[in-house]
Amino acid sequence: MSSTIETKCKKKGVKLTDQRKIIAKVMSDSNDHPNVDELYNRVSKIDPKISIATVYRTVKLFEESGILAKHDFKGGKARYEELNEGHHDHLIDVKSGEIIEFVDNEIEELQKKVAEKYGYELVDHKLELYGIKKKS
Amino acid sequence: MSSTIETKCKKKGVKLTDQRKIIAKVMSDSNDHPNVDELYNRVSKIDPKISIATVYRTVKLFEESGILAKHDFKGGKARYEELNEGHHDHLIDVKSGEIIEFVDNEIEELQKKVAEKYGYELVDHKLELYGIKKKS
DNA sequence: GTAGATGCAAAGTATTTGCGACAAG
DNA sequence: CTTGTCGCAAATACTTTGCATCTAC
Repeated sequence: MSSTIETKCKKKGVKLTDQRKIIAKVMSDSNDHPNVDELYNRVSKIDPKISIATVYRTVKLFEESGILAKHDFKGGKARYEELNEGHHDHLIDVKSGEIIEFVDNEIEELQKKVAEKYGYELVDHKLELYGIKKKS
Repeated sequence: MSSTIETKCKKKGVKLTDQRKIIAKVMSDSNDHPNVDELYNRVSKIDPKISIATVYRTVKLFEESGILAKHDFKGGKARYEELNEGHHDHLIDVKSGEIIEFVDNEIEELQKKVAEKYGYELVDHKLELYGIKKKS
């Protein structure tokens, strides 16, 4: 069974090399938002010969092909996640670094309205909430 | 007349050197969101002896003191702006790079609600809208 | 067969830091 | 005075790239 990412690659005419298949699989299997280092480590366990340059090249390619999303959360390194149908935003635990995905249609609608108010068509947006876990 | 930034520095116990005064003044006079390079260029016109290291150190210090806000918009370099009372978010023209500041209290409220829904207290957030100017 | 991909190491960017000289409080 | 700052150049962190070799289609 080939992964969703592989299917997308074929659709986009992206050549499917062994390295890309491995990177695709690791991303599919990841439920978190790995940065390039973490991704490289996971990939290396499957094929230690893959170079970090290839990982960088591949995530960039996948991002341009709409297969992965890149996030520049606070703290320097870019993080990646698989891009599926449902769009979502992120709530980040400032203590633990844990990342929660959420969707709020009301906010999405308001964003469009704000853009329109200024004469713009919204093509993209970034919403990140940073929070501290409440004692329950 | 000393700038608002200088007043804040005294309040926070930040030592006021000539270099910091100049950087504070340039930031106060800037209505855009300069990155460190741009800021360094502007500062150099007033005092060419100020080093870029000092600019980096100063914006970092000012950020930690709540005097400046740092933004990691798309495109690599961090941008800074003076932090005044009114909080606002940004609408970025993807073609021209122009940045529009806006406030939407409804969105702000909803963000708090979302965080609470997941058991978090919202301590910070980042909202960036990317848009294309409509033909009017 | 050929255009494009890979690995390696070297090169870029953006930012930080060690250190001796210097200045603010 | 003493603590913290400055300028400089070297160092770091993350990411990109040139080139010879290799591989998917």
